[in-house]
Parts: sequence; structure tokens; C-alpha cells
Amino acid sequence: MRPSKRDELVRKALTVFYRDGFHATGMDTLVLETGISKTTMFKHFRTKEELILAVLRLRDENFRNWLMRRIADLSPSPAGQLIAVFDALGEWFAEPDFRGCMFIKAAGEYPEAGHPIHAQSAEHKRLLKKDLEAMARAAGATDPGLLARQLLILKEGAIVAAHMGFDPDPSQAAKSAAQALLAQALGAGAAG
Amino acid sequence: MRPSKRDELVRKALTVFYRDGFHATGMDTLVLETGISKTTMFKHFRTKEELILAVLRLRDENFRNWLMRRIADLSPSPAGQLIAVFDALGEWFAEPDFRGCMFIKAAGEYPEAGHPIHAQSAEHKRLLKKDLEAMARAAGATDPGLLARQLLILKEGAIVAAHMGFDPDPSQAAKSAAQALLAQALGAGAAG
DNA sequence: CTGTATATGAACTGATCTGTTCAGTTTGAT
DNA sequence: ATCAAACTGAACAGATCAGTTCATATACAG
Repeated sequence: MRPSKRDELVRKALTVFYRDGFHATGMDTLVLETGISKTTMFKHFRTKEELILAVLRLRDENFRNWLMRRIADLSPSPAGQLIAVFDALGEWFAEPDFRGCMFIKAAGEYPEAGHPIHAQSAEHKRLLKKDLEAMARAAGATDPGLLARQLLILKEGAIVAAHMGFDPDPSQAAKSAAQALLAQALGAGAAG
Repeated sequence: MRPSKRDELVRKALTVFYRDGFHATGMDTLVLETGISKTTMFKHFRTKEELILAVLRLRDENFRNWLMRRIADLSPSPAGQLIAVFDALGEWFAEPDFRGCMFIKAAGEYPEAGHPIHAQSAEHKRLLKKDLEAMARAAGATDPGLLARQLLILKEGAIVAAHMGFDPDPSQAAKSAAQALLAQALGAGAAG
């Protein structure tokens, strides 16, 4: 348990960056909000960017683990789990501290594709797509790649809708769309 | 043509904010990139926030006008136009300066729902939803509100996918999903 | 030609930004 | 008890932040 201060910093910085944004959060703010000295911060991370990258790594791990475990709890079958994704999203959206997707926000604040923060955010989405595609294949979809892409697009759209508040129940709207797409992807295979 | 400098400022500031982000763009950068003096800027807008709001108003007008005209050119029927939305998106994604949705980014950088910039960004999406819902109603969808919400979620997801680059052809994936949803929304009406 | 509105550059405020330096303190293992 | 590693606060650097001030310049209408 040696590097506990580092983990504590990353964990607490995550909540501040998520709440206020990356550019809007200064290192002095992090000193106040984490109670960790600036000297220690810059001993563990040479730059703010490195800290952000560590935060995003933690977020990726936390989020994907949470989602996969949640949908496994909600449904035993791969097809059911693909739909349960949107029930899990609905639970997330209802949390009082929900502020949208940290990776979408990171990619927005660092908009160049080549920027490390942007690239790492995109990687999180690619990993999600791989997870969905494996489930779509296990469910017996005719084109698991396409279904995974469509469901991922629905997921990202629902998150944006929930954060910006222009849809009264984005997870439900996305879920009904996902059901139609899944039925089509399974039905076509059975019929062909 | 009296307030031409003001319009010029808003137009040029839009490209810089869109390219680099809001917090990342300082007023001195705008002086360099627009060639307009800081004194003039702060005569037209009392704060940076007011300038951003004007930029977002222009962006809303430009984008919605462009989208509606483009889909009207691509298809004569409401149902065809709902699908053409995703062809139009594909053209936008292919532009070299494409950097995602300015309103999603604005809402990300100003994450509090009550913030004027966040609220105005959300309003843009609500106006888009109204446009889509009118088209869905004209197309004869059983539940025009639901179809509009689903298509809007697909649109936002496709934009995120295009910006973050985790889908090889997001507009096509979203379009095929939209076709399935539209067919369901029209078919159910004909069958019932 | 004159008066008014608009635009300009440059300097300035005071705060905040990322990152550094340094001298001293806490911590934990041996 | 000792020693090294980790942590601390505070001051500092130099740049940049939003926004102001002021004296001057340009444009245009009567």
C-alpha cells in the first residue's frame, strides 16, 4: 500500500475534473479539493496532462467494469444484456452527480485527434465497442459489428441527451430503438 | 450595414472557439485571429460569456438552416428527409474542419444545467427535436415524438462517433438504424 | 468643414495559470 | 533510535487570464 497518496489524488481529481471540466480546473483548485500538496502532485505527475491521463485510465476501468457487471446482473443472456445496457444507463443518468460522459468532454476540450487525451478517450469507446460486439456475436446477430456500432451510437446519443436535458427519458427512448435494432438483427438471421 | 464589425467578430470568433474550445481560447488569441482590437470586442460584448452566447446563436441559425435546406434538396418526402438527415451528417463529417458538435462541447465545458451557455446549447437541441418531430408527423409516424427523440439520439451519437473516430462510418451506421426505426414507425401505423 | 460614432494600440489591473524551489516535517521500516 | 522516502507549506517564476483605461485615429453624415 505504498503509492496510496497517488491513488487518492487520482480518485479525488477525477471527481473535480468530472464536475468542473479540465481547463476550468486549476492545480491550485485540486490542492484545495484533495488536501494533497502541490509538491506531491508534481512528484507523481510531471504535468497536468499526465494527471488527466491517469484520471481517464481510472475512469475507463471504473465505468466499463460497472457497466459489464450491472448488465450481467440484469440479464443472463447476451441479447438481454445488450438491452440491459440502456437500463443501466438510466440508473446512471438518475444519479445526482451525473454530468455526462467524461470521455466525450475530454475529447471536446482536446479536439485534435492526435492529442494524447483525445486519443485515450477514443480508446475507451473502442474498448466498449469490442465488448458490445462480443455480446452481439454471442447473441447471434447477423452482423455483430454493425449492431455493436449502432448500439454504441445510441448509447453516446442517450448520454448527450441526458446531460443536455433535451429528452425527458433518453435511456428509454434509446432502449426502445435498441430493441427494434436487435429484433431486426436476430430476425434476419432466423429468416435467412 | 452599420454593425459589420460586430458580425465579423462573431463570425471569426466562431471558427476559433469551434477549433480550439471555449476555455482554451483567450481574448488575446481572438485579437490575433480576428484582427479586431480588444477595445472593440468589449464595446460590443461586456464579457466573454456574452460573446460566446452570440457565437452560439449564429451557430444555431447556420446549422439548422443548412441541415433543413440540405435534406430538402436530398428528398422531397418527409420520410425521405428524415433519412436524408444522416446523409447530410455524412457530408458534414467529411469536411476537413469538422470537430464535432459545438453545442455538445459548450455543454461539456459549462456543465451546470443552469449556466446560460449550457441552457442555450440545450435549446438548440430542443429546436432540432421540434423540426424532426414535425417531419415525423408529416411522414405519418405512429408516435412522432418518440421517433424524433430516437432519431435525434442517433444523430448526437453519430456526431460523437465521428468526432472521436471510433466508428469507420458513423453516418451510415446511424442511417441504417434510422431506416429500421422509421420502417417500424410507419409499418405499425399501416398495420394497426 | 465639422461633429459624432466607431475603431485602434498599448499599457495596465489583479487574478489565475502551470510548474519549480526549498527548507522542514511526517512516516514507516529496520 | 536511525535513516530514507514521502509529504508538506509557502514562496516564487513567467505566462496568461478577463477586463479597463486612455489618448489617438478613422470614417461618415450634415
